[in-house]
Amino acid sequence: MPADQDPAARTPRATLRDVALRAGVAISTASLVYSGKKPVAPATAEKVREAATELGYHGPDPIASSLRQGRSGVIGAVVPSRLLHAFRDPYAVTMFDGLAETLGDLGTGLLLMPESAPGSEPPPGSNLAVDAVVFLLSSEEAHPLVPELVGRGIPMVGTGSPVDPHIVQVRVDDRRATAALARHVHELGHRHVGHVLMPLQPDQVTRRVTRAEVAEATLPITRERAEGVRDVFGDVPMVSAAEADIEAGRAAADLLLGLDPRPTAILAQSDLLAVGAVRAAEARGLRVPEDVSVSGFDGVELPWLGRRLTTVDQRPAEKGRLVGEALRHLLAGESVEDVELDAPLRLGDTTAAPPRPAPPTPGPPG
Amino acid sequence: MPADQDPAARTPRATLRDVALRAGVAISTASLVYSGKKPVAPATAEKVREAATELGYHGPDPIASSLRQGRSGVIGAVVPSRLLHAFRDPYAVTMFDGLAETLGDLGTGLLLMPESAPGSEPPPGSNLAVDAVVFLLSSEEAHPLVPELVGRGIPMVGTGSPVDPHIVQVRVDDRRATAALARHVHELGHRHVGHVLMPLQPDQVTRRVTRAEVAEATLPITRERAEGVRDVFGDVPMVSAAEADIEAGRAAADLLLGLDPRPTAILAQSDLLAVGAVRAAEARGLRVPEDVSVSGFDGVELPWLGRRLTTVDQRPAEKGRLVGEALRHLLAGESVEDVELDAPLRLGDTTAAPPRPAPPTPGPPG
DNA sequence: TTGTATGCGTTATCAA
DNA sequence: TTGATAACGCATACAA
Repeated sequence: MPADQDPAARTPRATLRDVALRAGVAISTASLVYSGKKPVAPATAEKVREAATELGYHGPDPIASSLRQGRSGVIGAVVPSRLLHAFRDPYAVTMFDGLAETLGDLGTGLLLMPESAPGSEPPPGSNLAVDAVVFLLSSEEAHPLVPELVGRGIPMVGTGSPVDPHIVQVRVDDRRATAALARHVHELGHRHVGHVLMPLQPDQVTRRVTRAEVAEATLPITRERAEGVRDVFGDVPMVSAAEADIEAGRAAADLLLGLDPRPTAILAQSDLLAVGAVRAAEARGLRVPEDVSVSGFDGVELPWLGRRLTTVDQRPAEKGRLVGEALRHLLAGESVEDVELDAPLRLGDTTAAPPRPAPPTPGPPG
Repeated sequence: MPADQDPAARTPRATLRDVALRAGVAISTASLVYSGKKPVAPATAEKVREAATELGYHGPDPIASSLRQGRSGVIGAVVPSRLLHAFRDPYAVTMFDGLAETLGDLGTGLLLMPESAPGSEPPPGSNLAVDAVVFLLSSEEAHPLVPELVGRGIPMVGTGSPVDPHIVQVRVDDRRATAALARHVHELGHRHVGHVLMPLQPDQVTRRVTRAEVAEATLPITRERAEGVRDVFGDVPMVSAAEADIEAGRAAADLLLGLDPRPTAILAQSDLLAVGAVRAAEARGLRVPEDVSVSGFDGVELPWLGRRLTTVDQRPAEKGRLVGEALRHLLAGESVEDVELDAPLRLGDTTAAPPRPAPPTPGPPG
């Protein structure tokens, strides 16, 4: 069915002025009927509504209203251009869900602003009318939109990156949380562990990386989680996954499990990567956790996994809600401090004591 | 780090007028420097840019620009309030991804408009400035926002529901596609099949449903897919899942597998439900496809499943792209016809011939 | 409780 | 190529 191509329908849309005129009241009075900011006599209101119905007027034009009020009622959310990939991670979706919850109460909309190829000028989205911007999944330490938004005086909230003094951050202490997890694994008796990292660069391949390379990772959390591991285990073999997904996690863990000595535990920087590690172990005929322990990071729900991952729960839903709270205060003109979110260790069934070392070449006991 | 609470920063933001004044040109000329709609002498442009830099002016205010131009550059996307749940289905995410792709080229943003409790007045989102609205995941035949948007003359694109003559639909022929799939299963030799349906109502429980109940389902595709099955198999046992997810699919399929005679094939209305059916079969010690065949609907990627589902590929990414194309034309003022998307059958490894019936009670052959 | 008048920051039209 | 001016549709301060 074709839409609205009726030529006769090309009549200009009624405005508040038309309605007021028809109702025989002033524009300002008609405005009050819709905003409700001041009392209007019931009879007057009724007249206005009638006129509106007759004219097919459906309320004030949001754009004009926005201009007058100086607010658009919209929050911009900068998201990776490959939305698909980002939302394949329950962590991202859960966090958005928490944010949407707060925003729903606020009555503001969430505008997805896909980041595009770097270098495009002006950065896309800079012409969109938003009251504030959130960076929930950014993997860059710097972002072309930030100076732009700072210049426009648009408040920003982030979850770690990009890094800028104008961005209110809601985040966990990645290093400390990772160290707590690593300590648990250490206390179980593990001494040979491998670390699966998020991608160091946007388009890389799954490969072993050095401490020096990690120090230059674009994503701050990658560095910090790696430091958390080092705080407990010192230098350990590290493999950076090509993507933050299961398949890359599997490939990365497989590299680690091929080392000699084989790690007895794989610490992954996300739950999805950890799932991949479980797969890699199983593919080699290793049992988790009897032969290999595996841990993740995030604390997302993985109902289809059939087991509970040992992980750091950074409470993504709560994180999203806190971002929403920060936004609420910023929009109210209040000043907001950075928020540190508590991220407790969650013990699952994918970690256990390491296997007893196989007896050396059989021979007469000493 | 606190954001922008510097009291001295409360200076009013520079406008185009300030810039023009400082550059010694007319406002309209300064405007042209930013819009590029008419040529401006290089020297003049340079003066304007300089003045802008000095004043910290970062380009025209998007809201004012929108008002003047009558377009906001934003597309509204009505999404279920439980974003989390919706985006757990790769079908939804993939479709959004396809849409975002087209929209990215268009330079327009995507505004998420969560639908909230029915009956709220006015419907949320009616005060948001959007140039068009898409319904990608709506499960209601009618939607409170639709009359509102029709009244405002805002073009709409949907994927089946809500149903309204003003909405341009991009969809597949669910009945025909399902019938083609059912025919394949029939030709394999199956005669006892069970059908797993999407939820008939928002908050229901997983339970067996009658043909009469299905006829009143809120979601049109639920009805149409059920009809597709009936076209081939006639009346079959039907179970409506409580949610469109794996767990509910498992529960629903489990009900069917407990019937006598046990179905030799489970036809599910979505791939996620089908995954649940595979799980249910396995939990009963039944092999797929040797003991039970399972089919889905959607054609999403399920890399973690480790097998290929027999399904109808409704090419969600392409669907999203086509929605984007329809939007593009509508925004250009062109009229657009409904689009029917081809949805081919994809044979996987979850369907096969039914098992030979167990021999009846042993006895002397006739 | 209602009306009058002003301007939000731009862009389009037209004339120069 | 540039400038003056008039909208865009509304919400607010203030007066009545």
